[in-house]
Amino acid sequence: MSDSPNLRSPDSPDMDFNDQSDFELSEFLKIDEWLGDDPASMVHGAPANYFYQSNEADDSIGSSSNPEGPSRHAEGGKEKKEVKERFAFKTKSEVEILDDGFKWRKYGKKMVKNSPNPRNYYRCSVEGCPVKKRVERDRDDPRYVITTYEGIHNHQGPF
DNA sequence: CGCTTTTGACCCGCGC
DNA sequence: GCGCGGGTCAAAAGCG
Repeated sequence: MSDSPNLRSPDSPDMDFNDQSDFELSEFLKIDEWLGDDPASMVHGAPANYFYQSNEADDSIGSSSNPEGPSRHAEGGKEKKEVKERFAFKTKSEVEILDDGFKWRKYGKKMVKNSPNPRNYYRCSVEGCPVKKRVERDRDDPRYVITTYEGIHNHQGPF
């Protein structure tokens, strides 16, 4: 990419960037064959596809405090370790809603500071699917869309 | 009729 | 201790 997508603005006030710092572009792996299963993906040709995999084996659940405050996690008992996999795809397309074959339900929209581009949060419509999708437009190249998948599908697929 | 979408408010974590 | 930021959920409305 000759347009230096990782170019940070020197005038960053509070945050030099955003959560993107969590994953560096250097960790991005290029995959050209990934597309081929998505009809909508190849609709635009998707010339550049970036695949990032984050494998964090963090089991910080060993806290002695064991606060039961958050009722959300009210799971009397032990929780099995869930492998949190994060996949970030940078695709060049004008539509951020690329159908990957699954149904997604938008559950929130947020605006990112430093960027006039809003961040869309999608979640798998299938119950039991902890898969979350975060779609955001590139700040340097609005014509680019960064889709970040999080989690693993509980079902083999819509088929 | 069902489901999806949209906006707002709320909550949590961390920083200072 | 308070503030900021980010993330999520909730209710309502609209559309198919």
